[in-house]
Amino acid sequence: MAQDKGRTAPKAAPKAAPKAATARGGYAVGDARRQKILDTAVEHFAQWGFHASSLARIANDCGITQGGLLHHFRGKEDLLLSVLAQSEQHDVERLFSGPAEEVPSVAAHFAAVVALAEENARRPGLVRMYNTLVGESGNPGHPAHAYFRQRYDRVLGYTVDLLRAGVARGEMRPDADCEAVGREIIAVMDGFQIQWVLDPQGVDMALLLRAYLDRRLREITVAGTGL
Amino acid sequence: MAQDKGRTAPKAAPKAAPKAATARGGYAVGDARRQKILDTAVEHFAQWGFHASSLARIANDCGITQGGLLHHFRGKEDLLLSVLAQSEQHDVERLFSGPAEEVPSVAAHFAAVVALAEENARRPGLVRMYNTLVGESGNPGHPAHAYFRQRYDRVLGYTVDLLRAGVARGEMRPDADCEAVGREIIAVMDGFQIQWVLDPQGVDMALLLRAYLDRRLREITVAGTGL
DNA sequence: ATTATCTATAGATCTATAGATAATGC
DNA sequence: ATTATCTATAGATCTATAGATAATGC
Repeated sequence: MAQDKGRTAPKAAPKAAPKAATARGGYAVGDARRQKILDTAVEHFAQWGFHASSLARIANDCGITQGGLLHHFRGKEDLLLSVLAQSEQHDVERLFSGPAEEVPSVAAHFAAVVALAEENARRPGLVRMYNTLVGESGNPGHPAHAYFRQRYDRVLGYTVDLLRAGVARGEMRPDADCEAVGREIIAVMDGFQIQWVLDPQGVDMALLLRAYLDRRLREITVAGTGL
Repeated sequence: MAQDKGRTAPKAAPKAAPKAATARGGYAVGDARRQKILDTAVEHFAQWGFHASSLARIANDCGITQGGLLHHFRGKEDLLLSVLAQSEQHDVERLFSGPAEEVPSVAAHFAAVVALAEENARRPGLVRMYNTLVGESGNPGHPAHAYFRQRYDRVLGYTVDLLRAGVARGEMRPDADCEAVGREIIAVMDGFQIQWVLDPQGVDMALLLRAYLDRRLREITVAGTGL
């Protein structure tokens, strides 16, 4: 049910072969501008969501005109998907790219999850954007619907693989339901992020997450297996 | 940190004393229209979020003009807050209004939470709306920001009270961190809802939630206390 | 009389396209 | 030459207000 075949077609490339959107053979000044547009777009999507964000306002905050912005991104949807691709790349690198082909221990992975939460607590704009867009994208007509479906599939897939490796290695109890554990971890992360965004002062996202993961780890690992 | 004083001012009433928005002395035909507008608005907020929803389109789906709609609700923001108030009332009745002054057992409450999830699985539009708006409202400038802050405060407050009563009654272990437990339950609910909205077929929200709550219940209750 | 709706409209936006001009770097 | 920006603009929207007309129910 997780990382199966039935994935919706990628949909990343918006339509007829476009200009590659990011870092395609361009001048240095253009690459810098593209990055600035992406960063600015994060703030706007965080504040307004997709539909209510305005290319003209984003462009303005970058110091260019709307026409100028549309030279770098084919349209609003292309900009959105570019922003999301960049953010996912960051997260996946943090969570699932250990040293080369090494599969980290489940304990190490859980620690990385907490570390990501700590980092996110320093990037409120990105978390707000994520919450906003993932909520909006529940609608099948949303331009990022397919993207988020696939993203959750991928993240769950990575997590399940990692947990299964833990079972195979003897770190985890053989009867653990890896998919359920994976979905639950993702749910807890998302849920604490919602509460944190609404009340950053009153909610210590990373602390709550660590408490949950520590407990969960004790439940699913074989006693005495520190690593 | 949860249900403390520092609540932002209610803000429910949009501004200078308005017409009470719902069921104020009106004709029967008007009351019916108001309810129809609320139901239609749920679908639109679910599909478009707040900013990108259009009063003209909502009105059109109700069979009236925009001017007609604005006779019943002072403006877009008033409509949003009315929709949210109605949805919260439903949830709170399901979760926290036992028979009169009775405080239900923690076990019974957890069962009610699962029952609500089961009910929600039959109301995808409402869940989509909730996810969309709670995500958007993370921004302090969003018209429902104050509302959702207070709503989470209230729901957490109810939950913590219920858990503390369980401690006092001897149902729960005295060392349980009621606020952390409450926040975690809310997070898991929200998180599973996100995954379910993205993939209703692939995710059994209520089943996953029940598994989580059953486990959690065993951890925090005193062994052998069925009720 | 009160409530429900409608029409008309002012004043702002939005997106995306087209074509002109300026800067970059081989 | 290629890339980066700008100006101008067509064609659609949006929200909220004002004032007119029609239906409701005491």
